[in-house]
Amino acid sequence: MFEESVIPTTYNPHDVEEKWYRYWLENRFFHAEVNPGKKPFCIVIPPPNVTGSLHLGHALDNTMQDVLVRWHRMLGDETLWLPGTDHAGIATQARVERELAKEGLSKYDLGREKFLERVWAWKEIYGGNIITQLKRLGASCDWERERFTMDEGCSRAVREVFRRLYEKGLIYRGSYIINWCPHCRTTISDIEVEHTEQEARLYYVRYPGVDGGPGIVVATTRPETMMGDTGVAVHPEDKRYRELIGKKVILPLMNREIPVIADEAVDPQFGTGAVKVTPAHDPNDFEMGRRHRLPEITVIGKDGIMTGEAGRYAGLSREEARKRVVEDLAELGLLVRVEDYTHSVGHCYRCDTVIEPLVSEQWFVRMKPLAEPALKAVREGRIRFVPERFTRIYLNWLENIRDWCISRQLWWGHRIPVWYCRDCGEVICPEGDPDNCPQCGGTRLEQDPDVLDTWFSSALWPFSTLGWPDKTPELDFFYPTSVLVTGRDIIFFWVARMIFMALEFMQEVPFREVLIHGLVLDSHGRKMSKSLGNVRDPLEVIDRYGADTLRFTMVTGNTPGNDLRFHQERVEGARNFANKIWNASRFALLNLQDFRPAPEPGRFDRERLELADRWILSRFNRAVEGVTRNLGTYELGEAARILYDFIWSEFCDWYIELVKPRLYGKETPESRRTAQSVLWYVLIHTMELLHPFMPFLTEEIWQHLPHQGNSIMIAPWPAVRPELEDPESEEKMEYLMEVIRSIRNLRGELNVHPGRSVRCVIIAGSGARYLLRDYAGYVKHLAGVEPLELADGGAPKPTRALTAVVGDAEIYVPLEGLVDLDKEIARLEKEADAVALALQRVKGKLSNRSFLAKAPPDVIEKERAKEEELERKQAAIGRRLAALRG
RNA sequence: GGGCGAUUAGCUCAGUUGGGAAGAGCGCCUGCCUUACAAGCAGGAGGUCGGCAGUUCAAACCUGUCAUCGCCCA
Repeated sequence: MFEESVIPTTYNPHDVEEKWYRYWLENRFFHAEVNPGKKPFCIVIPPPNVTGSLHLGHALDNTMQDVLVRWHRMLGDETLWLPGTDHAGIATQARVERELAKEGLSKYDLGREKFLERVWAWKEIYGGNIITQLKRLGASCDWERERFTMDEGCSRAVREVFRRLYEKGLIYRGSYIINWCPHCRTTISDIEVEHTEQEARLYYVRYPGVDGGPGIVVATTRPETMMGDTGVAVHPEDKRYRELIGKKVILPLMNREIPVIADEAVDPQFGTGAVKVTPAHDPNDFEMGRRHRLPEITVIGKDGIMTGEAGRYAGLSREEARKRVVEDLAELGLLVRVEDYTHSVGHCYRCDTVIEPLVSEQWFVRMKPLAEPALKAVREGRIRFVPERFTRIYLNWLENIRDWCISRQLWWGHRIPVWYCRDCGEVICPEGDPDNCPQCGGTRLEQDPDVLDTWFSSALWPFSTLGWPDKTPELDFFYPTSVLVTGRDIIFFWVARMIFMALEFMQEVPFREVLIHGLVLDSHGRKMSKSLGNVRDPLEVIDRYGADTLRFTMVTGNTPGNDLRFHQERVEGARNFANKIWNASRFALLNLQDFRPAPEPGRFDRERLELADRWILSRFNRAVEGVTRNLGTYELGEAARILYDFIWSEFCDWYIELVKPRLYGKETPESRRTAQSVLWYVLIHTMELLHPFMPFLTEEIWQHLPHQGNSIMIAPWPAVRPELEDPESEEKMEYLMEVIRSIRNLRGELNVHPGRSVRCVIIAGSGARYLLRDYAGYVKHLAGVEPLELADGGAPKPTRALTAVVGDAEIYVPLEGLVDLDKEIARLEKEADAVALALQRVKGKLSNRSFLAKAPPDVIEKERAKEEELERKQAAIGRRLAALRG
């Protein structure tokens, strides 16, 4: 494909991606085995929902993981990236219910068992969708070990965990206030409730005294719940109501007598300082009610409709009831006033319906005893968050943790492994499925109808996927996993829960580090959402630009933990980079056709290397160091940036250009051969450094270059080689580059056509002169100079010429024809001003006694050198200006 | 109310331990189809590093404070 003149000049990802992914799979390069001879590196994937399809958040999360995984594989670690999916209770059930609705059926028409069969069937067909998409991204997961939170092993782990927690008394059943979503028809946990500010009204309602007195005025945002009021509360210190405490008032509309109680939780600043207490429909009131032993009257049902307890409002919706209650109160003259009021209202994270707090019988996990070790592990640094600031978020949450409501009124999920005996009322949580009651021997056992929160099974993911509760070799070798990579929105839902479950059941942390990334936002910084219509499909990006481009986009221009705005222009930038690499490789391959690496390709004969060779090898070595160091600290963006700069600026713009005359045979055959070996060496190892970021492109190029081994993905990671380090060559090259840039600049000022050579005179001290003499070819070739005349300080200076000063060299490009002297003077004056300003600063520092006394010697030395250079430059420019003006 | 983050070129963002004359990409201007690449090459313009105060020989970076925007928690 690289051989002929018909080679495409643009990289076409479609030709190569599928081919290489298949090759990798066929050779089982993604597969990991227990291998005590090697160091393990293991990541478990945050399991995407089976119902899901890949979005840019997944693309970010999984690219980061794949970068780390591919890097560690090349480092020689036994690397396992364990994939799988999550059964996503509510989402999946809702999806299948929607399908059924199209057939005019509800899940009740099918019944529980048939419905579950339907869900499994649906999962078999569509559940692999997201896995296929991850493969297109290039994810190097060990697909032979793919898991599902409801597969047999994970289910067994769930069952075991539940039973052990139950026996330990850490799981209990009770009647408490929970968050009920009337649309999803299930409870949800506290963190699944999203609070949003809402403009509403605050109603002031009079509750008359039993003696016909004025009673008390309460303020409420929810008048529709008042039929469930069983008290009125004031603050114990509130002087206004002191004599009312212990008395009774009449609950309007219901004409029920309810007590006035005193409780610290009442805020005297809010409203009138008196609040109605509705224990069955408000979390605070619930607590208060239990403290004062108030009855709990449920007036809103699980369907969101007023119950029979709501008197004449029974059967109305919450909204309708509110309207009617307010009207009726107004009619009775008990509605004192209505104010506008902004408060925060809980919504369901899934369907955005307003949450109804209800009292109901549910299962809970007692959190305090589990949270303690989880706090300790992080405080002691056994688990480290990256970036570090997320530690506090984690700790704060666990410090204030409340019990976790784990039962869900769904069918799809892990059914709660508890049975009730209908004969004697015994509650049992046995190891297997029971046949009869251990208490009375009866066979009329009934399993709890509810299922567990999906996160309950996800919390076990790091060890359930490795075989727990069995003692498997995998668990022994790969556990604890190395690092968890996930979004900051999921720390509470998942990260924290995995930590406490692992500590409880493995007596060991689930992972040593947690790498947190931000959210992918649209180009305006908004969350992507279907309703906003700003969702960008990663598959579409892959189709159009290739997976490597998408990956590079996700990983660059962003620092750990920060949100990432997705810009089309950045995608194009990454695509251009891929194309640049493609073309540089094309160039290399066309010039390496007769090249075979030496038996020890990395050992260069330093005598044969010329400056450019030594320079690029030294720069390459620095890139190896920088990329490796930044991968080690999870600074993936910085690692990618180093590669981008090295490849584009140093390798392509300078090295390839410098090496062209040698490759084209304009110099000796040895020089050509040396250039080939350096070109090959740097390119192939740069591809290896880049491979974790752009796996497909780098494999394609690597395979075309002379290489050893079957795939770049199992090639050894390039090592830092101190013998390649060459600061002297770097300094010399930097100087030559500066000279070349200056001449190019002068050419630009003169609008010299790129194809035309210019004469150039450089007056310089001996050191620079020798360097320029030795590498005159570089200057001539890259700056379009012919002839290049070198002279010492005593030589006559061209008068009609443009000038630049680099170090102690004065560069003259003589003018031909008409000159705009004023323009040149203006240009030099501007330069002189800049130099003067810089010099002033340096002199300021050097004349400061404290600076000389306290700054480290090397810093002072640097300033001195800078001063010298600037003075020389200033003098040269001054002389030049005088000559022009004269 | 509490916490976290952001604020650097027209736009989007880097800037790691306080020590270049503050960088990149995109956009803009000038010139180029130079046999790897016009998705490119060469050159250029463009900045009071949000404001103020402090620490320091030295601050984009540390401290305090204020402002604006965003997120999380209650």
